[in-house]
Parts: sequence; C-alpha cells; structure tokens
Amino acid sequence: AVMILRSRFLDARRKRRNFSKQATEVLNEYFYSHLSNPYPSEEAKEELAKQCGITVSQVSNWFGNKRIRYKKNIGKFQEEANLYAMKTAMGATQ
Amino acid sequence: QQTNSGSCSSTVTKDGNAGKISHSSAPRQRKKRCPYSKFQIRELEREFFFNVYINKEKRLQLSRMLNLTDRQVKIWFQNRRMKEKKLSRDRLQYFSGNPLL
DNA sequence: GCATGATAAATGAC
DNA sequence: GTCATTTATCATGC
Repeated sequence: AVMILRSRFLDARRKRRNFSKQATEVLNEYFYSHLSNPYPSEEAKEELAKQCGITVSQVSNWFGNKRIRYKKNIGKFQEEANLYAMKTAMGATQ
Repeated sequence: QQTNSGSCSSTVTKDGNAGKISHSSAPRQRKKRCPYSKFQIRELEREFFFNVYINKEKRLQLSRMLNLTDRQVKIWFQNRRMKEKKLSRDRLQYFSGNPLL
C-alpha cells in the first residue's frame, strides 16, 4: 500500500499537465504588466498560486520559463504582449 | 538515455583561457550546462546517502574518480540538498491532502 | 513538430 | 553554507 502511494506520488510529480486557460491568463497578465521587472515577490507568488490553483513552485517555474523564453525571442511574443497590454488598458479605463 | 559524448567530456581540457590577457571586455561566458552520466549520478547519490555534507577529502577523491572538478562536486551536493528539501515539501503537501491514508 | 511544464547544471547574492 | 536565479535539457501534450 505504501509502495502504491509512493509510486503514485512519483508519477504525479513527473507527469506534466498544462495549466488551465484562466491560470495562464492570470500569469500572463502579471508578467506583461510588470515587464520591466517580472520578478514577483514571495507574497505575490503566493497570491498568484492561490488565484491559479497551482503551487508556489509552479509559479516560480512559470516565470523562470517565461522570462528566458521571452528574452530569447521577443518577436514571437510581440502579439501576445500587445494583447495583454490592451487588456490591462481596457481594465484601467473602466 | 544516452551517455555523454564528446561535447561535455571534461577529460583534461580545463578552461581554455590560457594566454589571453584580453581584459576589459572579456566575454567569459557561463559554462555550458552538461548533464552528468548515469555512472556519475550513481556515485554522487551513493555518497549523498552516506552524508548529505561532503568533506574536502572525499570531494577531491570523488572528483577524480568521476572526472569532475571539485567545484562541480561541491555544487552538485548543494543542488542535491535543495532538491531533497523540495522533495520533502512536495511529499508533505501531497500526502497532507490525504487521498487514502 | 513545436509549446509547455519540470528538472538538472551553473552562477551569484548574501 | 542557503537559495533565487539562469540556461539547457528532458518529458509530455496536442
């Protein structure tokens, strides 16, 4: 029984599942609205984790991957950046 | 998986900075990440099981046996301790949501 | 076939 | 020493 739980734990760690659309939405909103300094504090990470229904470690992983992949090819994310810039602008004027 | 082939072999070639004294804008780049072989990992894990903290003598001994620098062995143990800590956190979180205990 | 999340080397702040 | 990172690599989803 213990072995089953242990293997189940190991499997759960290794299997990758994409985050929900809403979670990705929240993370991208924060990322592009803090593009000059996309480093959320520990408290901000906890808040994002709660909003997204994921762990703080997963939030850290997401920002780590996002920063390096954005920096490595800004052009590819230009459209996405404009989208979220528009979105936050809309939210601000209402 | 695959065994390490030539690109990462740290045989004898240390940092190839011999001779160049070009200071100022030296673009000394970060060392490329090179995954360790199964054998290297096995031996490192074996030592980690005995003691989470490794002393200088064993470190030198291990680095020679595995063809790694003592700095690499030191850093491996640091990263391994961090991994162990994260594993503990994950276990706690996973089993505290008690599925079937 | 790449996009994406997680992990493994390597660096640097402290 | 810890620990948040950077970077490349791994493994999976689709």
